[in-house]
Amino acid sequence: MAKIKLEQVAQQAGVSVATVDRVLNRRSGVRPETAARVNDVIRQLSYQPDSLASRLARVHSRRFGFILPGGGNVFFKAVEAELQLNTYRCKQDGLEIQILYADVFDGQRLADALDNLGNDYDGIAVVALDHPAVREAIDTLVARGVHVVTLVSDLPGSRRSRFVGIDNHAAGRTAASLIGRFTAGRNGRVGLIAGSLALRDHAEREYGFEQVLSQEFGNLEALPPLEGFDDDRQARNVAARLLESECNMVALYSAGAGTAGIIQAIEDHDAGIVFVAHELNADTRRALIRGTVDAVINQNAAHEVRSTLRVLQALCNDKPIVESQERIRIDIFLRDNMPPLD
Amino acid sequence: MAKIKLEQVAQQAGVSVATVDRVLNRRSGVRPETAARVNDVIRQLSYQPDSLASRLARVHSRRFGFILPGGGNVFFKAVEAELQLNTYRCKQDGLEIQILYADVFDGQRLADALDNLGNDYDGIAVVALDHPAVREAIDTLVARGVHVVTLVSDLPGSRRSRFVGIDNHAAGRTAASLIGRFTAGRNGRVGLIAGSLALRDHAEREYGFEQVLSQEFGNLEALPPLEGFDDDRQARNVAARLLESECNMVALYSAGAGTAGIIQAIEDHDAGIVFVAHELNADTRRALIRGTVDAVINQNAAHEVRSTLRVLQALCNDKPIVESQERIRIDIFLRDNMPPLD
DNA sequence: CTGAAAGCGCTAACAC
DNA sequence: GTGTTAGCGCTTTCAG
Repeated sequence: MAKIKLEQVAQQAGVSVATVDRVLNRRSGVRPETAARVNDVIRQLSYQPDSLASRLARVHSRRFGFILPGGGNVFFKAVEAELQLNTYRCKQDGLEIQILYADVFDGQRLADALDNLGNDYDGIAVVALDHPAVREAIDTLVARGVHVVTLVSDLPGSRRSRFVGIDNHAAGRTAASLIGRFTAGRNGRVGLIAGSLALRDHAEREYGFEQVLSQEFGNLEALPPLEGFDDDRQARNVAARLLESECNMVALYSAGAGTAGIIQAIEDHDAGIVFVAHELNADTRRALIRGTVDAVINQNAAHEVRSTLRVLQALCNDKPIVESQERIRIDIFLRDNMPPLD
Repeated sequence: MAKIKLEQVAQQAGVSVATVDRVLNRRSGVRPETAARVNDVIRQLSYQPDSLASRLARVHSRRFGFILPGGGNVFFKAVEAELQLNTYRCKQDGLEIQILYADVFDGQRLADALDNLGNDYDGIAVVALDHPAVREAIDTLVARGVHVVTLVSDLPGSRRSRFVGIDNHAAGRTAASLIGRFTAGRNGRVGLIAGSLALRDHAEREYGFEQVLSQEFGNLEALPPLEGFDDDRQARNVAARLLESECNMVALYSAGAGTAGIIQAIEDHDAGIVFVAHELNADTRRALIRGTVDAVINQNAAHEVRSTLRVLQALCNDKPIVESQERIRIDIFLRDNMPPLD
């Protein structure tokens, strides 16, 4: 019943603790047969290493790198802020966090950033882009033994261990459901403005959105998707043009960033449409209260950061991942259940 | 820049590490002046104890007790399940979790349970009941140095350190908003079935619900609240009677448990009403998919358990609490953003 | 390739 | 009241 320690494993296997440690941490310099024997004993005793003791004894701290899109995207600013918050906390526990920026819209440059990371990272979190060069770069890292997870936008074909983010297809469906119910049977058209349909997350949202709209709300017709490149100004222009040209538009879905610009356009045009957008931030909060935005679909940036950290740690320590804790929920916020500001 | 350790604090203060440890952990046997001097140095060096090393060195494990309502309430079964999951994980890290049951509808018995806990708990989480005896019992525990948090249902007047749960007033408002929007301007009456209005959380939901309905949806009229005592059978009867007697009811809000019974009643009567309920579970999931339930308002039981554990740990270790992580969100689930089963 | 032993930062007996 | 010291379970030189 008592806790099993390294020493007992060593004894059972007829080796020293140092050797068991080598096997456990996949360090080189152990004869395969010895390693096998040790592994057997570990399994037999169902030995559970004490990660706290391990951390305490370790001299070098672990290093995780986060590769985020540069630029002024509000959402990623929140990710960054949470990361910053954790930097200090983690350093005390022997974990160094490093933030790196890369152009998410350019696959080759993102791949270059990944390639030039150097050898001293234990884990990497990257906002991926669906591009062969990026996939290649990720796979190379994994082959070198680095733990890689994708963050917010996934790259399913790659060898990344995991994706930390929401089910964007479901998010798009949710937006359509909300719009369908909020427009209450009225007939009309529905616009969609994404950042870029080359981004996997945005494309998936668009897909789910159209699916539900066409299947469940015959009274609503989806307009062709538009792109605002996650930029307030560009999105505003796109929205303004849309609002001018489409006279029978009853609802709009902002599936990407640049929402502040779209809000502006809607208020300028005094358009009484149902508007659903992504991500709760200062702009969407205000708009939710004013009524310009009817519902916000949110992914909790802070949760995503903490989850990524936990997942990377679990991967490094060979510990199981608690699925229910790491599942990022698709939050729906109305004016009434909006969480208070920190 | 290097990490400051106990030893350096001791040196600076001209005492031994043992004394610093005593001061740090508020153990007796230190002259007030000495303690003051040590505290000064701690502040000056802004010393941060290493909680991992502390855990490793500690012989006795900590003990947290969870006092939950007995009986078959599905929601608390989920709380219990998550607690069970954590029991093993935590034991490895020197934390013992104990679950105790008490009658939540009887204040005196809950207070007795609290009084008879014994001295060996470092932290207690309790699903509170608004009763003077309970408040007294909680305050006594706190006075004895036990860290107490309330879970799911709060007791604001007491000396508990914290409440882990949702803002139930906002939850009620959210239900009203959803019903208001989903009924799409139709005129009619809206029913509400709570567990018991003597439970603070249910009462708060009712209050928020009526508030929004009367202020924002003039087309809807709230019927007097009914009670189903968180029991499927009783709730079913109450709902059935309501559905028979009220011919112009366009929506119903289940503000407590017993929702499975209400779902039955609605399906039996083939009532085409908008129905919003609390807590995502096997029953409400199915009903959400079938369309009997239009939206589920949820508090994440697993999150509440993990949060309670973290909060209690932080309290014991004198560490700060990460507000954003511990805030329990009011989830809205539609068929489309419902998370997959574990 | 493997082992012995000195810590990591803190706690808790046991002295004084 | 206060100090000394032997661990907690693991990692990491440094020998062999």
